[in-house]
Amino acid sequence: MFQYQTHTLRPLTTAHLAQTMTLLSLTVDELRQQIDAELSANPALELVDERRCPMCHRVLPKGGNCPVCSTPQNDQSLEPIVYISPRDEFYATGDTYQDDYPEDQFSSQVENLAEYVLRQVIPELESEDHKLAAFICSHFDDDGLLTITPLEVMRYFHVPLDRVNAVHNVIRRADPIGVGSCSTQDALLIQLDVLSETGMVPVLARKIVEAGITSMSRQHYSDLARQMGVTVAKIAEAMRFISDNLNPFPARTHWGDSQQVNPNRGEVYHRPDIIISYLNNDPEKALVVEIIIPIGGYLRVNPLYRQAIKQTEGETQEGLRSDLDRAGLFVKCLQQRNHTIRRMMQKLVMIQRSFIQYGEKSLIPFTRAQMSQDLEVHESTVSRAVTNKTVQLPNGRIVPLSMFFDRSLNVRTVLREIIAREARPLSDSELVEMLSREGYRVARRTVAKYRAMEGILPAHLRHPEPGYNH
DNA sequence: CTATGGCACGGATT
DNA sequence: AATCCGTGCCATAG
Repeated sequence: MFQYQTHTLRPLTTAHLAQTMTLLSLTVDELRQQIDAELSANPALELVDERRCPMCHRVLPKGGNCPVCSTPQNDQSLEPIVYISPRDEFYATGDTYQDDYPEDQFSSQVENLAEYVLRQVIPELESEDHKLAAFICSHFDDDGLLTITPLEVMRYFHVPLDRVNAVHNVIRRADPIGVGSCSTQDALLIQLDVLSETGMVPVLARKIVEAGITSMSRQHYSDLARQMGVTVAKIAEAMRFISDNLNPFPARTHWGDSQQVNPNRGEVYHRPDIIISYLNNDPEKALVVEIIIPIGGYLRVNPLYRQAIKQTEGETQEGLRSDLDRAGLFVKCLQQRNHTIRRMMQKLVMIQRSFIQYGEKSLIPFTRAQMSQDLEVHESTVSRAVTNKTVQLPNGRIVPLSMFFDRSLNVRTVLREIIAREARPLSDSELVEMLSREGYRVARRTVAKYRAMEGILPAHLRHPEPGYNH
C-alpha cells in the first residue's frame, strides 16, 4: 500500500517524481482508492462537485450536456480529441453500478464479481455461514480464482474444515461456474461436474483435465495420447470439447457478454481506464478519447484553508501548511499523470487509427521505446502508463492498453485468416510462403509459435472434412 | 523424408 | 537487470 511520509513539509522534487510515477501506473479503480484515501486524510484537499465540458470547459448543468458543445460542430478534421473525463459511475457494459453492500467491505477490483456471487449463494446458506461466504468471495483474484486456501479460512474463523468446504463448494457452483476454485484445474473439474449433470461429457475430457494440466495447455497432444492409450485424433476431439465448453478462468467469460465469440486471449473485463469512440459515432469522423478519472467533479486545494493559514501562527500553522503542501502536491501529481496519459493517447491514437477502425489486422507494430522517444520522456514512464490499463474500443471491446504495443498481433491475425479460409490444411512452411506473399516475413519456427498462441492445431490435426469454410 | 515441437541463444524490450 | 521474442538447430513422430 502506498503511504505518505507523514511530515514532509515541502514538496521535494523527488517526492513529486515518486508520487507521479505511482499515480501513473494506477488503474481507475486503484486511483479511486488513492483519491478517497487522500480526501479523507487531508482536509486541505477538496472535491468540487461540478463538471466542466471537456471541450470548452464551461460548467455543465447537473446531469446535462454542454449547451454549446453537445452537438459538435461539423468538424471535418480527423485530429483526435483527447480529454480527461471525470466520472464516477460504472459504465463498462452500459449498465449502472449498484451497490447494495457497503463499499469498503470488499477490495476494489473484483468487488462486483464478489457481490454478484455472494448474492447468489447467500440464500442457500445458513446464516452463520454467511461470513464464511463473504470472506471467500472477497478473496477472488481478477480471474475469479481464489487467492487463499480453505485451510486458511478454517484457521481464520476457527471452524471445521468440512464446513468451509461445504460453503466453498456452493460458491464454486454459482454462476460463473468454477468461480472461487483454488486452481485452474479445480475450476475445470467443477465445470465438468456441473456439465455432466445436464448433458454428456466425454470421459476422455475429464481424464485429460485430471492428468495433465501442464501438457494440456501446451498442447502436447502426442504425449497425452500415449499416456491415455488413445489416438491423437481422439485427444484433439476431447480438447475441442474442453476449449468449447470449459473456461479455466471463470471470471473472464462472465463479464464479456458483449463478445462471447472471442475465445482467443486478449479480452479483459474490467471497467476501462480509457474509452475511445468516434465523434457522433461516425467512423468517418475524428476519434474521441476519454481518459477516465474516477471522480465526479474535480480536485483542488481548498481556498478557505489557504486563507485560514494566514490567520494562524506557530505550531498550528506548521500543521496546516503541511496539509496544504500535500494537497497541492497531490493535485499537481494528478495533473501530471493525466497530462502524460493524454499526450501518449494523442500520439497512440493517431498512429493506430487503422487498428481502432479496422481491427487487429491493421495494428502497426510500435514499441514503448519509440513512444518514449516521440514523447521525450523516459521509457519507464511509458511503461508505467501502459501496464495494467485497459481501453474500450469503439466496437465495445475492452482490451489491455498493452495490445497497442503488440509486435506480432497483426501477423497473427493474418495467419488466423489464412488458416480460416484454407482449402486443405497447410503446413507451417507453406504458411510462411502465404504470409510472405502478403508482405509478412517470418521464420517457419515462428509460425509454429503463433499458431500455438492462437490455439490453432498443427496441420495434420486440423479437420480436412467439411467443417466450416468460407 | 517432412512436419513439428523443445531447448536455448542473442538481441530487443521493459 | 530481468524478461520477452524470434529464430536456428536438433530430436522425434508419422
